[in-house]
Amino acid sequence: MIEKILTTPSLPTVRRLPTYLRLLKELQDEKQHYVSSTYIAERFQLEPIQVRKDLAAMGIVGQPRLGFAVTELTCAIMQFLGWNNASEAFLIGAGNLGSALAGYSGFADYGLNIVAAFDVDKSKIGTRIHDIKVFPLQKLPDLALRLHVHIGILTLPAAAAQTTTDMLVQAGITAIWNFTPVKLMAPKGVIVEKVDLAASLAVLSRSVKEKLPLKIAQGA
Amino acid sequence: MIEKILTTPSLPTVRRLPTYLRLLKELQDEKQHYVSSTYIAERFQLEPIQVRKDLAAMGIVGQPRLGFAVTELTCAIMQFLGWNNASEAFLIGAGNLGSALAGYSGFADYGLNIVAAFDVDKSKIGTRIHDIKVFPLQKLPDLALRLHVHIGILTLPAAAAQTTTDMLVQAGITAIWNFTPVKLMAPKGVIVEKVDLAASLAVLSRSVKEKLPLKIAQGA
DNA sequence: AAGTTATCGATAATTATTTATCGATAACTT
DNA sequence: AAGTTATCGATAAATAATTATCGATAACTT
Ligand SMILES: NC(=O)c1ccc[n+]([C@@H]2O[C@H](COP(=O)([O-])OP(=O)(O)OC[C@H]3O[C@@H](n4cnc5c(N)ncnc54)[C@H](O)[C@@H]3O)[C@@H](O)[C@H]2O)c1
Ligand SMILES: NC(=O)c1ccc[n+]([C@@H]2O[C@H](COP(=O)([O-])OP(=O)(O)OC[C@H]3O[C@@H](n4cnc5c(N)ncnc54)[C@H](O)[C@@H]3O)[C@@H](O)[C@H]2O)c1
Repeated sequence: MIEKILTTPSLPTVRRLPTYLRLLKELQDEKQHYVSSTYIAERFQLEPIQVRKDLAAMGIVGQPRLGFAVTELTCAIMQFLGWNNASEAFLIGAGNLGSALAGYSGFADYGLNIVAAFDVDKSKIGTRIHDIKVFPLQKLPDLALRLHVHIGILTLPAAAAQTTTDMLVQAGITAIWNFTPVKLMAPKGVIVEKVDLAASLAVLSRSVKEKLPLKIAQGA
Repeated sequence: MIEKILTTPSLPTVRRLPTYLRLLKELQDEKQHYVSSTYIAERFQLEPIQVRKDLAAMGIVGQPRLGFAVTELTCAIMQFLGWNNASEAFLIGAGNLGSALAGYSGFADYGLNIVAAFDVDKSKIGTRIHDIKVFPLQKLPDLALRLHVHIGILTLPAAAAQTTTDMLVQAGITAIWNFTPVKLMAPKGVIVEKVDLAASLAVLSRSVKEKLPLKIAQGA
């Protein structure tokens, strides 16, 4: 009997995974079959031991002197993140940012597929942004049910963020990717992940002001 | 003689500051003069002690039973981040995401002012995106020098990210807000802050996957 | 005026995350 | 075939960040 007591990876670990994935794709294109933690670390200015810990958290094992099998590693991370089979998502707010996201082809790599957009602006309803149809917001609950969509991407004005969130939750949305600067309140069981531009800019501003080089922020 | 031995705030602390700032603005509008760490914590689902530590790192003191003076606190954070006097920035890559950022009015609150955009696409050069003029990329060094701009916002294709970064550094850009998924290499002294959508999505995806106990890691 | 209490700040404890150490392994070299 | 070495994984140590404790303060209540 095999017991898989994988330690649940820490949040910082999860955040680093897509970076690894990107490199792995590159290596695959170059027909590299193995990659060492040393090499990965060098590419991203991390410590080899940290990379190894991250990968170990995924349950994969490396080979001494060779490193990790590229395809195996890729699969493991993809599977871990659930990026191998795409999730469908709704975009709520078809404005500037919403349009940019709608047109972003990169999400295909991230297992995300925006299937419909919603707005309250009559001039936008019925149009398409980058081939994604814009529906009136009221249609969302019905469509969520029929299409079995459980992910919402929030790109609407801050003022409307919380009330719309409440509505989304009511409509069965259980995961929200929040691009607004609002701290959303949602019931337990509903996942909210915020893309906090202000926080990121704060780090930049602070570094600029202090003229001290960025401390080990994750990624650069 | 007063010695200010302020502990340099940790990165997580800096990241939380804009959130506080947002609430403070709200309180100011409501003519609230004081706010307690308890209240702030409640609003953002943090611990009061953490809020107090964050604020203490800024060198401000609270009043027992009352809390912190709203305006004083606001000023302290604004000053700390350098958001009281706007920094001018260049936008490099006037595509989907670049346009969204160019049209974002919220940056005014963050002390950021996009003064020009740059692109290599001839059909974009000479046009304006949300009132910001688009210049040919080659013009950047000259304009950076003349306008004393030191911040660059990278919203161009991943493939061009590193070479363009090298050019920016050459042109005197010392701070880069990187929206591409590339880990940029830059000389010491150049600050790079990455907005990592993939990392954010990874966290969301992971949470979603973990919540669905359909198949629990049955083999690889 | 005296007692109560919400909140603060300093210090300590705990938890999370990163980094170091080191023996084991197996590919590579000679 | 034997020795060398890059790399792994397990365990331990160090560092970073969060959370708890508690006496001090001063606004509020009675
Ligand atoms: N544009 C950026 O670069 C940027 C950067 C950081 C954060 N944000 C945040 O993203 C959000 C959107 O920004 P934007 O620049 O795209 O704004 P925008 O005004 O261009 O777009 C907002 C869209 O939401 C729609 N909308 C309004 N109320 C709605 C509702 N109740 N339901 C559905 N749709 C509704 C509007 O009609 C509009 O189309 C804002 O919260 C903003 O703070 C934007
Ligand atoms: N659109 C999104 O929602 C989104 C999300 C996450 C990350 N990103 C990243 O942001 C970047 C831009 O994405 P986008 O969707 O806006 O792409 P886009 O293709 O719409 O825009 C890119 C722009 O950069 C210009 N460009 C190309 N090479 C250039 C160069 N060397 N110098 C200056 N400009 C150049 C192009 O002409 C184009 O106008 C990409 O790296 C992408 O991965 C975008």
